[in-house]
Amino acid sequence: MRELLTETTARRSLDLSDLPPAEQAALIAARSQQLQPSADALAARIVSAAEKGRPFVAKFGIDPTGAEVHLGHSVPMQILSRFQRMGHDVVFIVGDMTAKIGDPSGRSDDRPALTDEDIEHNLATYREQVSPFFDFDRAHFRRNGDWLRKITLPEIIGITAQIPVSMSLQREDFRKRLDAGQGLSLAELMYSIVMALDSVEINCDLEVGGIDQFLNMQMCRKVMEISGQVPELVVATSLIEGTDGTGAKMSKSKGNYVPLTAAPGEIFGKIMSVPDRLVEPYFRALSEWLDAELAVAAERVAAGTLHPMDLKKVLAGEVTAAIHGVDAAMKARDEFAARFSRRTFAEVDDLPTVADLGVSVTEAVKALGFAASNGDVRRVAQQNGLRLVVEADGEQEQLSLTADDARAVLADLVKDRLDGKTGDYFLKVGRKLARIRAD
RNA sequence: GGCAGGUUGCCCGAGUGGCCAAAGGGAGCGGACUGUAAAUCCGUCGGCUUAGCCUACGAAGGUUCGAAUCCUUCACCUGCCA
Repeated sequence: MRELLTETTARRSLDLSDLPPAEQAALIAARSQQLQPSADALAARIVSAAEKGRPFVAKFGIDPTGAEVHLGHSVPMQILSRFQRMGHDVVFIVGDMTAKIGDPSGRSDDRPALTDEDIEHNLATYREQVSPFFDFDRAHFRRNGDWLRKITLPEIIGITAQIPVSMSLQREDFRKRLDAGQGLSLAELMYSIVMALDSVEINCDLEVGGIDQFLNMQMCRKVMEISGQVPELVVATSLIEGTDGTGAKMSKSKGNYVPLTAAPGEIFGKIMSVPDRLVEPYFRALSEWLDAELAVAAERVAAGTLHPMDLKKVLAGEVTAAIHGVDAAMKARDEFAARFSRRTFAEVDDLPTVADLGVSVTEAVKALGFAASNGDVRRVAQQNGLRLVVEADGEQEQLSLTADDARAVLADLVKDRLDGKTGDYFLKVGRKLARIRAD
């Protein structure tokens, strides 16, 4: 396991600059949901850039509004990382101007006015979180406000005159909103055009984005053409589904995401809670595993020689290792096993701890963040989810607490119920677990 | 500018004077079963000092014994017409 993780994690920094253009294109194609117009075109463009002695430029737009970054965001970053390692230029377009419109794909309602400091701060946070997946020191950053502010009305008219409204209205979400009478602002309709001006500005060779940006990126191609440039190629990455298995894409608003700032144990655990059917897509989007390796794994699972859960453990380890390193991943794996397989809580290191035994159980649970309100605690207790656990020599005993017990002072409860029993004490609230410091 | 319609709990959505802390669905949470998987079943799902009280149906006022429901004003959204 350790060897496997060490090997696959190392691939993240593998130099790909010797890869022939056709193989570069094939690798990118295998990891994107859409590659437009084709893998051959990508190879050709790489060749032609090299012949002209200029860098091949890959563009990626980032939103400077400071949304928390999660695993879903790392997917395009890994594609970009491959481009970078292939020896190409990666340019990040910081959308300080486009943020004022608000991406209609996301439909965020608040469009906060961002100060320069905000943007700097958000950018720094972003870089820090995503840095396991990408080497920012070797990338360029450009703010689109720098050129968009200078665009004149005649220029805009000149471009928009050549774009049929029907093109913008191809988007299903726009049509739906119009049909549903929800309205659509002209600014939103303009969003993709504004974004396209970025591509023109940097004379972009290829743009990377989520599949939700596909039509926006089509517009980039169109506008580049209007402007007399060769249209960029488009790589659309798949959107990974959230950990909840409802089929919705991973997003903060759904709460089904894995934050990149999460502790190793949390990342490992969240991946383990993902439905089995997502294991392969996750591998494809989040790891450097090769198609051939994935095929072997799939075969073995189908043949029954590899337990789906074991494969998922490898995935969880892979992702954890990418962010926190192999050692942390191995530790997370061991603790996961201790906690959920062997159920020996004492071996788990990174548990939250109840330090103050002088308060009621309810207060302690709230302080841990395991419940939002007293009613919450009461409910869990009534449903047999609130338990006091004592563990000694790998043996453990769980005592269910009633709603009345929850009102009692923790220290008294521990004394009354567990008196005479030695060992480690834990408090279990549903699936969540905390250590109780024994005095 | 004129006319019409809308704004309900995390989300969708019912509700046109008392039986409404508000139907139904989804998400969430807990339990059983498991592999913290899927599927299934059961329960729960505003807050509190919980047989009671408080806060809530865009905002503020008003009518009424009583308002999510009626009236007035305001805000926002939408449609049709100009």
